Amino acid sequence: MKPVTLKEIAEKLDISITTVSKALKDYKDVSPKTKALVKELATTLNYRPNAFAVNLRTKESKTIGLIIPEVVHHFFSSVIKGILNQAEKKGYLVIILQSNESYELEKKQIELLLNKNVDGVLISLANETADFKHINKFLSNDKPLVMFDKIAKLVNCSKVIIDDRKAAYTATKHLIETGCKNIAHFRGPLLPQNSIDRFLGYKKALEDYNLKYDPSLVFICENTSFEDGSKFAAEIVKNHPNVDGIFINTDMVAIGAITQLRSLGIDVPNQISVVGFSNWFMSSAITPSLTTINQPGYEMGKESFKRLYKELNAIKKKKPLSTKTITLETSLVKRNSTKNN
Amino acid sequence: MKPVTLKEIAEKLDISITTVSKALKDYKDVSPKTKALVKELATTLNYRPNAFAVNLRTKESKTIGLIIPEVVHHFFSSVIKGILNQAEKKGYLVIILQSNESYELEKKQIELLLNKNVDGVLISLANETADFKHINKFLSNDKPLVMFDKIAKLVNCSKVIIDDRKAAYTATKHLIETGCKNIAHFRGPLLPQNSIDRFLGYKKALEDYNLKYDPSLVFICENTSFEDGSKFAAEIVKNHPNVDGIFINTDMVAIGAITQLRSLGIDVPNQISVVGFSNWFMSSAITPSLTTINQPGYEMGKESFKRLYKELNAIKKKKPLSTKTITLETSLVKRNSTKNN
DNA sequence: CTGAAAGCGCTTACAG
DNA sequence: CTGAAAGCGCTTACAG
Repeated sequence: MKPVTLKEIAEKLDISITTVSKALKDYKDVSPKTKALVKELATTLNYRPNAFAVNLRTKESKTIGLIIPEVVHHFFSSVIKGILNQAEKKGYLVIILQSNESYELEKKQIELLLNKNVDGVLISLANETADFKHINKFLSNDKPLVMFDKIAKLVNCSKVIIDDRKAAYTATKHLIETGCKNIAHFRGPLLPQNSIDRFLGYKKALEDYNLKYDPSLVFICENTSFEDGSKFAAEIVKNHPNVDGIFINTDMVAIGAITQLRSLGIDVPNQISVVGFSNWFMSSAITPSLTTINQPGYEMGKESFKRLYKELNAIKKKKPLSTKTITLETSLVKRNSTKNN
Repeated sequence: MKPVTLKEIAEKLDISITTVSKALKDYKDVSPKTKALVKELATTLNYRPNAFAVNLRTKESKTIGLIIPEVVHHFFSSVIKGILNQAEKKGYLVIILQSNESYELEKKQIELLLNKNVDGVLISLANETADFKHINKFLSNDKPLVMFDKIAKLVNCSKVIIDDRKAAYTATKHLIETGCKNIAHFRGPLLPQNSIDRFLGYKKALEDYNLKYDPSLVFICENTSFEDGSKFAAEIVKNHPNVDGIFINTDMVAIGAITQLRSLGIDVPNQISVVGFSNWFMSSAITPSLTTINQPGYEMGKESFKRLYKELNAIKKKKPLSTKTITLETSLVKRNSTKNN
């Protein structure tokens, strides 16, 4: 079946292409009679405007790009869901790309999206990314880009984040207030801003409550995986018997740690208390259920798209819009992996 | 910064647009000297072909649509990952849409993709979908569509699936062979082919091994959620004390069931054995670890894209290609929620 | 109220 | 080896 064009409708009705186009778009300078005729035939023939031609004329495609470090990840899939729901409402389509935490891939993907001529981009940076030329290159095309979760402070664009430092402070403080004296930290990789901030929040809490900060109690989880948690929990038990609390970068790692601790016969929370980060749904399902920081993924996706949408419209109207950083609220969810205070 | 066009390059070099276009595409009827000149300037000016114009001329966009019932789902995110990796290799971009298990949304999204003029579509049907006119409409545009996981047997298109009936049979047989006599089944919703097939495999195994099929031991999980599992496990304990095995449609539900059983003081596997389905990574992390059917999500995504890609190329070359159903292998992963035999 | 014309930025068959 | 021209299917400023 060959697609129907304006030309075809025009010929059948013996009027001009111009009039057909206008009739379909409800221009007021077309007679109601013509409009009705055109619309009827368009429906009958199942007319569908050729998106490629429309894009070329209007210079926009109502399509945005989304670059995510890792799709198979509960937090990020919640973000995706939030973005998709919002995009749907506003009539935008989303091209999804996974950077696999690789800087090279991320760079290539930004290039792909630039070539594709998307209207804007939503991105959460790869752990490896330490250079932002590719991002600035995208921005220099006068197209909006919004970063979320894993952002670069140095890039001048809008951002949607949580206050990782504050959240980590709250988590660590909770451990301190429930009686922990020797608190370890399983942190994320070195580069991402959010693992840096969580580490700093942890450190600050120790200082504020006069607990000694001991670098040997900080473990770097390269993959933020179940196995990382399991491995370091075993190491804690073996080499740091005085540790009585652990603040862990991510729930997945925390669950690995708790599983290991229990299999080593450690009482959680009485011998060692654990606080996670993200409030993954599994954290309420395990035993003991995990005390954690609620990180609003769905909402982050929603807000990121909303912000991008605003900038998209501002650019269309040639009204400049300064960049904005939106900080979403987090909260401590107390469960059974920490003691009651 | 206004985008650079062929025209601009042509003017600067004082040659024709045609020659510039050909030079950039390495046509052999352009002199090496001209080619070098054009390419150099293109690089300097950071020339990027306007994708909208190219699409309009070539009538393809190297973009496919992907409709998924639910993004926040481990199995589906693995499928997405498989699709993205493969698409990346072949230079295709993926527009992702979430149907939310809603037939109406799915229908609307097919329409959106048709309007967008994507080259092809990958889809896993919503649970609600019982009518396939929208799918056939898409197919009638001579564009390929491949279904995966949740398919419709009646639609004439390629499909990538597992043998759900056989896998369920294997799972149930394992329960029987490890001594279970009264086996319940927590099944998925009524419509999707795969929950029907898993149910049929369960039933067939009971028959083949001369165990009575008791409809009151089949529970329908509308949301295939942790809560469903928890709820029905409690019901089993309360109302069906003779049940000694459960075959469960999905790992998530199975984990909900195991958590509930343990909190009710039931010994898993000795009082009640449990087999799940999907081999979600959490199933090896819980206690007891879950015996389950390994369902290859990543591979399913990969194969689905590969098949679509083949059909895309066949259509381009006007070589017809008959539809094909690809069945991926599953396997039983024995862990500690069932007894050793 | 209707339509001829220009143009978005490219590709390619054809002429020279 | 180079280029004029047509055309992909739309939109819209402009003339009548």
